[in-house]
Amino acid sequence: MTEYNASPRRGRPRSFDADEVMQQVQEAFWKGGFEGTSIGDLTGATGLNRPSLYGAFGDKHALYLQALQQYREAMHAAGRQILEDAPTLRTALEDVYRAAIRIYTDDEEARGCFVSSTAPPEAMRDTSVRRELAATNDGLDEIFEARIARAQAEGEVCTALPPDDAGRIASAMLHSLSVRARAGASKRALHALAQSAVDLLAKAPESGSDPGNSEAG
Amino acid sequence: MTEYNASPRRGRPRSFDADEVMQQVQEAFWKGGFEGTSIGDLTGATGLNRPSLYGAFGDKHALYLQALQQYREAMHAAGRQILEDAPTLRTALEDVYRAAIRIYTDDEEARGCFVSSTAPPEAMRDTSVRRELAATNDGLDEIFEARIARAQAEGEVCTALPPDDAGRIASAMLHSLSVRARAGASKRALHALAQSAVDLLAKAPESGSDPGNSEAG
DNA sequence: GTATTTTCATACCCATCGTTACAATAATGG
DNA sequence: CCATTATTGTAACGATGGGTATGAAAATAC
Repeated sequence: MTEYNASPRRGRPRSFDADEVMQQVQEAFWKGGFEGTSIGDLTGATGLNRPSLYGAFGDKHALYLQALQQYREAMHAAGRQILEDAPTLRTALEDVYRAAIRIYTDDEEARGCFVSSTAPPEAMRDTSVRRELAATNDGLDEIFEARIARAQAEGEVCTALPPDDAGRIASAMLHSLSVRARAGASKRALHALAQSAVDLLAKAPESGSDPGNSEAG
Repeated sequence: MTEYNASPRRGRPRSFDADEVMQQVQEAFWKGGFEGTSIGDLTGATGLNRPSLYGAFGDKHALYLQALQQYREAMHAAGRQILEDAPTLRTALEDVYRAAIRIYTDDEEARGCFVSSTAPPEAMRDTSVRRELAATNDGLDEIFEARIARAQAEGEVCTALPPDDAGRIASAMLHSLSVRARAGASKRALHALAQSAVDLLAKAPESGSDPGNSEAG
């Protein structure tokens, strides 16, 4: 993914794996948010000392931005993968929401989504965070839209709602799952909400009126 | 609402209106979040000095909690009012979302919802904030549920989705509108998303199968 | 007017914040 | 083996954080 380990040939080599450290940084920010996580928290979570952190990644702000970016790329890749692999839109949405809920409630902790749980308070004063938040949302919208467009083209679901609108509603459910998970909602409640959304978004087409072409593409 | 102005009869009277100050405190936290807002920011926003703030409301944490509580009560009351006043579920949802978008993008600022934009990062380490966040969500779910149940009873909309599930989806849209507004989404985009949700949630019943009783209740 | 009670304003406390000098360490290039 | 280059650990920097002591100010109670 990112290229921290670009093998500097001269000088003392690093005693840590940069990607692994970034993962630990992300988890620390995930728990406490940007302002609520101190450099001391980060050194504690990573085992690195301050100069090593600064030398490898930059200051606290750069560290947080890279964590946001890394999470966005990983989430988008995983979401796209899950959606494409599923044979139907219904199972695709079910799989994606199941994976999301697992992450949002990992270790029985009420974590929610890293981006939508920690970026919003900073987004108003920090335009780079706001851009990251917007990129995360927009990308997710498009990923859902693509899968829904495919399902509509295949005639699996009704075409009452355009794919872009339906995609935004699909990702809207992730926003809600995240904030509810962070509020401590049970997995059962989250799954129930997700299932309701799936039933709305993966409704079969009106029989007889719109035949579709289930083999094309 | 709250009873800060309980008129102490003895001693020097306060030189400020407590409710008005709490409103300014809320706006300050709204912009910067809990950790991102300093006591200095609060004294600047309110015009009060530190001892006056502490004497009237308690420490920073108590101040934030009261702001959350005040916002929740005001939002729930306004939401209930708007929903009940509208003649149909469709217009009810349209009115509520329109009001929400106006607040979330007030003064051309990307504010989002105060609670869901600032509470999540604190909710994981602060159980009282988490409870407030959960109370805000749960209350909103119930408010939507009640209005949807009424619409179903009146035969306005189809009963495919139970009112509690539909209510949770209706409030889920507010979660998404909030995070998107905070990310800088345009009012046009927010209204489009809201309209899609309304179309899904306020769908007319299948004609002929379930007549309903439009005069009962 | 005097005592009492509460609020207001200034100034300060200590802890913690993010960030960085500085020197020791550990690798490579010749 | 020596010079070079980058990373590591310690320790400190100035700034700012939340919270409060203290005395002046402004009202009521008698």
